[in-house]
Amino acid sequence: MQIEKLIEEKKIKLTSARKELLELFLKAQRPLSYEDVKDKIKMDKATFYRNVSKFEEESIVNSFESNDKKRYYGIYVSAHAHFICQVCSSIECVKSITNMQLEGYKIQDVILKGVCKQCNQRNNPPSS
Amino acid sequence: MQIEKLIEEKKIKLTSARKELLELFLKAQRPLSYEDVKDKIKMDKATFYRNVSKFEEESIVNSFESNDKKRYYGIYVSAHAHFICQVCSSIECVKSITNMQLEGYKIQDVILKGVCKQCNQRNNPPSS
DNA sequence: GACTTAATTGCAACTTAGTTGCATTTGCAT
DNA sequence: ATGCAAATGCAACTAAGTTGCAATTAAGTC
Ligand SMILES: [Mn+2]
Ligand SMILES: [Mn+2]
Ligand SMILES: [Zn+2]
Ligand SMILES: [Zn+2]
Repeated sequence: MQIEKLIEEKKIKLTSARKELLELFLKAQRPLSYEDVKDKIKMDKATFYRNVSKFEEESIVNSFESNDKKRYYGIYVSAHAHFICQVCSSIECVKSITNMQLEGYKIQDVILKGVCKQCNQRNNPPSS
Repeated sequence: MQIEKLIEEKKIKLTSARKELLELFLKAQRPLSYEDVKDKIKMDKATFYRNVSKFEEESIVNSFESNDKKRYYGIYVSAHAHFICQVCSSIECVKSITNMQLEGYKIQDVILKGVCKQCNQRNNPPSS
């Protein structure tokens, strides 16, 4: 596990709750909400939110608000965008869009909203 | 006023609440939350949310979630991105980023998060 | 302009993601 | 092992947004 590496050098304790959380984030290859997490492991929501908040302070995790009013959290790997489908609410990591620039601004996160590949095909089948 | 033009051809009534709302959105050159609106005009939140929701169905208005847990609404002009500052929570329209493409996907909205020009300068003054 | 009717409004009650206070537990350094 | 600050779990709370319902209003028809 690379979990010890994520935590070391940071000024936070490696508790069992944090181990479980980070393992889950590493396993899931997509951002997770508290609802997603509590389906997998037993954890109080106060503990969850206090921990992801701390992880964000330490730049271990980053997060964004989806269109279902929930916040999604994931291990911060490298600058990449997230696509949120307005039809099926699915979330995908978009690694092709990486280095957007805007004079004078520092861009830390890019969120794209629209219609995903699947929902697009469902509405505009290729035979039409 | 161009308000009648925004409403005509759509299947909704032009009520005084809607007139006030659209006037406010047109005047403000930035997206507004319900809190912003109720500081300017007296309007029940149910009326506000039901109306902006209808405006969105009719493609008169579009909206996005900021990082202060509030949703912001504005007249839909043309495809342009919005920048949300993670430091000062200000929101700016970014008209330079306009036609992003992603094979197979339909992109309807782009949200950039980061540090705005002002906050950037405050932390990294030009003399350093 | 009066009549009719469906759409809209305003209020209060509700929902729900996320926060906070506090007593108890746990990680970690000495 | 001991001590203590940090972390946990529970319950109470907050606040943006939603919903049911009775009263009001826009807009078409006569
Ligand atoms: Mn990602
Ligand atoms: Mn804008
Ligand atoms: Zn989809
Ligand atoms: Zn700023």
